[in-house]
Amino acid sequence: MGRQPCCDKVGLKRGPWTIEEDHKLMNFILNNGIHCWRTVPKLAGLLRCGKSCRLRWINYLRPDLKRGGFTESEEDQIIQLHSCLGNRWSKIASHFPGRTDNEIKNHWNTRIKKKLKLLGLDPVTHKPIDKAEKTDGKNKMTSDSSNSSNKQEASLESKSEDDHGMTVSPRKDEKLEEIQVTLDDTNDLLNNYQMLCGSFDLDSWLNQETNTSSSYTSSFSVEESNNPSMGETTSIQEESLKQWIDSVDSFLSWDSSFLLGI
DNA sequence: AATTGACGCAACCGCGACTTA
DNA sequence: GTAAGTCGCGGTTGCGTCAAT
Repeated sequence: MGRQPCCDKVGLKRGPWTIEEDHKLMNFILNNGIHCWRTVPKLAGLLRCGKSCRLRWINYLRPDLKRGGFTESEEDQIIQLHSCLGNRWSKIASHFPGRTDNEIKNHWNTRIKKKLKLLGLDPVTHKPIDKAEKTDGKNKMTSDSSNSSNKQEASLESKSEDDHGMTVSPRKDEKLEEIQVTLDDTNDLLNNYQMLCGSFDLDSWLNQETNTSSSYTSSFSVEESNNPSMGETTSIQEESLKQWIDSVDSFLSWDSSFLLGI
């Protein structure tokens, strides 16, 4: 016999995560670390499968996540890496601490691909589209679509500038009610962080993390490779966690300022 | 003001590699 | 050695938002 199944799909919740679910997952992982994703939802009191929890943690809740749009230099680096590695998004993401493979993949598919086409480059081969057509007939479709979507590209460019501007979308207005309902939860979480900052055994938690979650350690791998001394690595990890707590604090204060209409 | 189509992002799905009983 | 579970990855989908008409 093998192991038990990862999750019993019957009765499990799917779709977008609620703030309450995020809080439960964050609290659980902060307090217990990650030993086995299969047990995480059960122990955290979530009606999700372990796979869904893992994805949510990696793509949204992870401590060292960097938020905001990609810079020009990051885009250039992604293009360079993609030309070497192809669609190995996790490998590409490992070069960008704080970025997830999903984020890079989405950015590639929605922005960079079109940018390259606009520049007359084939996003798959990274060669000029004319040459790529000669070598690969399938690329004809890509050049056609780039011509027909020039108008959209122009609007895309102007829109992408807005994305970097941290504008608050109208959708957040519609979420006011939900946020108000969960404000108590948010305050609870903030209290938990304050408690954790005082009593949390950072070293043991980080050790747990580095021992049990390969996806998490991979986010630190670049830093580790640059800093052979383990002592330095620990301080960097510590700093990353502190930055995350700061970012969560600022996120929570954003909620508050939003509610106050600031 | 209403409609419609494109876009962007979060989440899901399915598969392969690896692990474990 | 093998069957079955876990994990991670890449592809795809669904849905909310926005801009054009």
